[in-house]
Amino acid sequence: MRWTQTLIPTMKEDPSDAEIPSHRLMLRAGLIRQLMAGAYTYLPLGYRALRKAEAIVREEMERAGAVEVFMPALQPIELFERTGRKSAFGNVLINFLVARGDRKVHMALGPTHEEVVTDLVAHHISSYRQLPLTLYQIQTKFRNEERPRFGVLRTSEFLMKDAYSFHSSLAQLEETYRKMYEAYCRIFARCGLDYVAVEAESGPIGGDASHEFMVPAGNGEDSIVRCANCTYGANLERAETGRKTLLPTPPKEAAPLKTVSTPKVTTIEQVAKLLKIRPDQMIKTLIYVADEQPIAVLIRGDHEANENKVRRALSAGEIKLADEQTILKVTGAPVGFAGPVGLKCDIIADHDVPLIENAVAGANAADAHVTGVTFGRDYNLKATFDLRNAGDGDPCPKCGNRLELVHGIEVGHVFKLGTKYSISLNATYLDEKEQRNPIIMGCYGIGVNRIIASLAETSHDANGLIWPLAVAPYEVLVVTLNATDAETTKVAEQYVKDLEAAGVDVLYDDRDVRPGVKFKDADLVGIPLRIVIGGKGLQQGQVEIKWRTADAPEIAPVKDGARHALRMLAAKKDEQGRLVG
RNA sequence: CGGGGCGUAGCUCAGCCUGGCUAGAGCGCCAGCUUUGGGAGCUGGAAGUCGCAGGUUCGAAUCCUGUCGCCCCGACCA
Repeated sequence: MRWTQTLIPTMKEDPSDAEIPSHRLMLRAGLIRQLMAGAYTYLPLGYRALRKAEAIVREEMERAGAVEVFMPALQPIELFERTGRKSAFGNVLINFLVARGDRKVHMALGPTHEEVVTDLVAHHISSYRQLPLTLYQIQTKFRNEERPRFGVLRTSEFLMKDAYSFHSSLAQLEETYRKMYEAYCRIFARCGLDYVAVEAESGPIGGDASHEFMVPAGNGEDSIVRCANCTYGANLERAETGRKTLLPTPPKEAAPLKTVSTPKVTTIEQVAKLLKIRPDQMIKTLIYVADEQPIAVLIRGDHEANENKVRRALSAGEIKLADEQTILKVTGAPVGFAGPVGLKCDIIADHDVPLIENAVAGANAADAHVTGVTFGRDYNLKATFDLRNAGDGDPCPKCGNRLELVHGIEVGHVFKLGTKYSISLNATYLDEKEQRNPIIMGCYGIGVNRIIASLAETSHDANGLIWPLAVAPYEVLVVTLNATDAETTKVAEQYVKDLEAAGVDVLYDDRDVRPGVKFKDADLVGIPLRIVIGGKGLQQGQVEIKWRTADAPEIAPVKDGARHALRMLAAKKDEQGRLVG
């Protein structure tokens, strides 16, 4: 493709609206343009990259035994009503009434396709003999994001690969889940992404029923925890710490328990400021209601309670923060003055709580706190639990090494769904014993745009994008130094022809502009291999071939340059193929 | 949905506080000449409903009110 025949509107200056690297570079390199908040046009370069990623996803899905379908983006609202997701999605679900004759048809733009695919399968699968089955599609999804942001990372319209598997047993689901997990690893590795597979909240099935594939990036919206030493990784909701119960014996010379007046001072920060102490010297006492029973949850003042962990520790079905009346009943005080000493309900505490010496807590009386709170003397616990969010420096639950907290971009998610949708949409099969059972499902999503955005976000330098060969819009950029010189043009065109004949994607910068402009654009756009033709080099019978990431070019004779480039590409592909395995 | 910021040429921005001449600059674009290995120089040129609506005023890009759009922080994110 000739540069002069396509549309690559590069920008010399940073657009003022774009703050994070991926957004800025995708705009500057002419990959995308914004239409409105949360909706972007993919220009030729951006769309080529997107399609390369899509092709890799498709190949690996097929390899894993999934079969492709294409379902409508337009969906009847009834399906979402049947699964209860019309209200679960709320405003996120784009839906509207359409006039049809004298009727109004209520439809939605698909935010995902569990309903549609389950409905399809409900009509066409009836026997265990037809299972397992995995269907997938690559299609535009619509979600009315409350706040689209970060360029292409969070939009209201996006390209997603979604796969759904159907099974007659949990073992069968397990098998497909494993295949999908492996396919995802291959996909992200082939795309050249540095990714982490982390455990995620698993919902009704429990266990290791859900993994997210995250690309570590400072601007990522999700917080994940990973071990610097072993393979352990989890999102913040899920991440465990390797801490153990440590119940200290009360020191002999502990400070006395003392009540101090703290009128209208209710938050950790306010109390810490008033008493001139640090938040980590305080005990945060949260009153929850777990399956109708009030329970006090103790957390160190500077930590955050993790409700999922609290729920699991209590083996409760549902927990929520208590209302004011419950708090008044249990603590005898309004909100903000709860503490472990003399509390009229059960107490559950995080591992770090009893270790706080001379702690400060609410006094269970209005406008008062107590100081000198000492474990074993003023309150007691039989055991402690992991109840707070994991953080930097916590021990790894697998190997005991240090965990680190990093931000990440979620590019994929695999999930064992169970029978939620098959039950509500009546998707059943008949087993060997002629018993009717709901089909067991799994679902597997990949944000294709996010693959591209994550690469832009993490793979660039001061001069521009750096594409991995597999996803680059073009593999080779042929640059002429003087587009008006007949000899230069002749050589360049022969190169383009030879490389294209060998199956290489070539962009030919044939613009009649100064070399400096071409070099700057070449770096900005980030095509992996650059071949420069013209100038002194050509006079000496040479061309320059340079990786985007290399400091200096390789020099090849004009006659051999195309073959030389092909050898370089082949070597690189080999190297990357070995990484995927 | 709460908080903050910004809308002036294709892009980046000045002008606004303190109203007043024909609304400016750099980059980009067009023409010509020169130049040709890291975003060239000179000359000439085209290009703006100053987001939109209303108000105040002799006079509004500038002041006031409303409204729309975009960005950022937070809440939310099956």
